[in-house]
Amino acid sequence: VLAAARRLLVEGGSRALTMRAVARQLGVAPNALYSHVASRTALLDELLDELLAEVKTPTTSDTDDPVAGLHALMSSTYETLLAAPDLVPLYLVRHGARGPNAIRLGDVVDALLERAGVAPASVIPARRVLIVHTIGAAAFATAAEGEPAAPPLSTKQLQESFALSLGWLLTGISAAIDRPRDS
Amino acid sequence: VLAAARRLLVEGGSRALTMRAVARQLGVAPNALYSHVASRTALLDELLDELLAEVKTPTTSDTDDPVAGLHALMSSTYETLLAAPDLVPLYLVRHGARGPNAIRLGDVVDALLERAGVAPASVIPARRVLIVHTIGAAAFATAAEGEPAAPPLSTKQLQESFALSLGWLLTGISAAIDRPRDS
DNA sequence: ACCTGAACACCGTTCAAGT
DNA sequence: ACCTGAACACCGTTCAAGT
Repeated sequence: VLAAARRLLVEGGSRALTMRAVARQLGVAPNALYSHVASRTALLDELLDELLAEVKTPTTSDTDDPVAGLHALMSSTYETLLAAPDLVPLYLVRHGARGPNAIRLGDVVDALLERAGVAPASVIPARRVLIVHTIGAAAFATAAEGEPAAPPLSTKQLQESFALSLGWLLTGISAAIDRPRDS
Repeated sequence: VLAAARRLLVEGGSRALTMRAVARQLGVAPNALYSHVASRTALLDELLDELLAEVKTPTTSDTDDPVAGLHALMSSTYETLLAAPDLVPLYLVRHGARGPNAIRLGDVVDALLERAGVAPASVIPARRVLIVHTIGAAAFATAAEGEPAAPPLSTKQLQESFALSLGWLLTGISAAIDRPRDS
């Protein structure tokens, strides 16, 4: 089905993920795919949401600190994205995923934000900025396609950098709770 | 020259920006373009850096508050990106710009961060997160290409949302100065 | 339900040759 | 320096037809 698409990704990268190549690998005519998937972008959307199934959502018994839960959740998302670097540019172009897994994770984030005391009107912007930051950071951590030059930072440095900036963000969101401002 | 490329962008969107279409609009054979530009991605990079020339850099006489300067600079960048929505996906795919204008703006950001008291080791991650956040927010504010459905937020709401999350980020970065942590 | 043959309307890029 | 003709090796998608 669409396992062939994943195979192509790990090999040739996202540029090699073409309808005709998928059909070729299945030993089938290119147009035969349209019996199983509506279009190329529909196939991509399925791939994107599928990956999100591997994000570890924090245990609900971990009632201690919702901010720590957010940190853990976004870090797991970041690592999941980095595990499939060829998919990351597609998240950017498709503006994230909108499948069932994406919705589920969004609900978890919202619940954590509410438990952290974020004002209801700020929950949506806060969720948005966390997602933007995570996908964006993953994109910049991923090597540019045209230039497979050595990445300037090691993956460990990248993780530390992500944890640092994520901490800044969470600090800023939390600070807005302590001394809320009108706007 | 590459003004034709911009014309195609404002009309057909980034999907219409193809070598052959540019050549068509210039009344010229497709391969004639390769006398003026090395490749398609080189053309894109030139377009991206060109746009950054319109970002308003804060006046240096504005010595008051470097954090406010950062806010102004990133907001101007955000608005510049929104003014060319078809270019935004390209910034994502190309991981930002790397031309002379991009370098100049990066230097300004670094100077402001240093003046704000950010530790030298944190300047690069801080610059990175500001850029990631700005481009990422612009990307999510831009309507997805496949779905020209009504944007869920008005442009004014989007600007407010951006200002809010940018403020969180700057708060977090500033807070790290007041009580620095080892990591 | 799932596949094929054939076609449509495209791509980016290169090479040799012209002026 | 800048252009053309011709070609190479591709794309996504549709339509009609087969089983």
